Amino acid sequence: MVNMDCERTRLTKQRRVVLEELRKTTAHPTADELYEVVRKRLPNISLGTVYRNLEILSACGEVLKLDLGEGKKRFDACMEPHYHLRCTECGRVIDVPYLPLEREFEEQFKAMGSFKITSVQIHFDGICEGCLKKMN
Amino acid sequence: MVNMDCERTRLTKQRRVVLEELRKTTAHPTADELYEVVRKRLPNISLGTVYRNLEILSACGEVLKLDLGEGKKRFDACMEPHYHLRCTECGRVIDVPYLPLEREFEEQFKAMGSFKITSVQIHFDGICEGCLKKMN
DNA sequence: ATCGGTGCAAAGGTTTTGCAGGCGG
DNA sequence: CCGCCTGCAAAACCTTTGCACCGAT
Repeated sequence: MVNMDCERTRLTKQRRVVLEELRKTTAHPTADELYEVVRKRLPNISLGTVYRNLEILSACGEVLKLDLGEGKKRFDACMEPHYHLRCTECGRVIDVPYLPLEREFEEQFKAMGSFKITSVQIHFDGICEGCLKKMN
Repeated sequence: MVNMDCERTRLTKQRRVVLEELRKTTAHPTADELYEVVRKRLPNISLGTVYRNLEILSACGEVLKLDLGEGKKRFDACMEPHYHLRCTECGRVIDVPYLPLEREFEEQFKAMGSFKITSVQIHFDGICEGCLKKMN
């Protein structure tokens, strides 16, 4: 792990493989999808362990837990600022470049004073490059 | 109903009361919370019917289905443009004034051309006015 | 050796769905 | 009357958790 914020966490084989496999992909897998991948290397790992490790890794700031309104969470090991677009045609979640517009929200709302914003959640629905091509 | 996009939908007693009760509140209730309210007027209504009607009403554009990453959906009958802030202290979801910044996302991303954004999902985590006061 | 982590399976919470009967338009 | 809608209950889904054993530090 890079970030040692979580001091009492052990780097078990399971946790290491979960993190390694998540870092290999840009597909933003769900816990279950990642479980299927990790199982190829650790056939005896349980889904519960994958959930527990993803929870710990996201609490440590090693990975991102994404909720795009699908009724299940996705995970992302890319910690660089970026957005997510869920393609309404194929269901894929793709990365979208960061534009520092969130700051504007925080600035403008700060002036209003009646509440305090600690984080801005932004994502997009749309159509990815591949599906745009198929539609001509 | 105002919007008659959904032509084959009937205005049953259950659907009407679900919509009326949702319009009476600004608390952004979950399906279950709304069920408890509606049940005072229609004691025999089932939770399944509340879910089915909320689904239909949101498909018709009569209400908004919100997913704020809590693991359950909330519903809102206010169709004016506005944002939502989830208070991390008390859990309440409050309305926040609309700032037309979403347009900027759409404009800037449109120039990139490799994907098409159809909708921008934005919400905030923070602290509401009431909780700010309690904290001094 | 300690005590966090694991596998397993059951339970939890939210939402959907199959079915037979009911009722709105 | 037609066929969408309802109540009921079971099922589907995703996620969490209790427990006894294991293993990383």
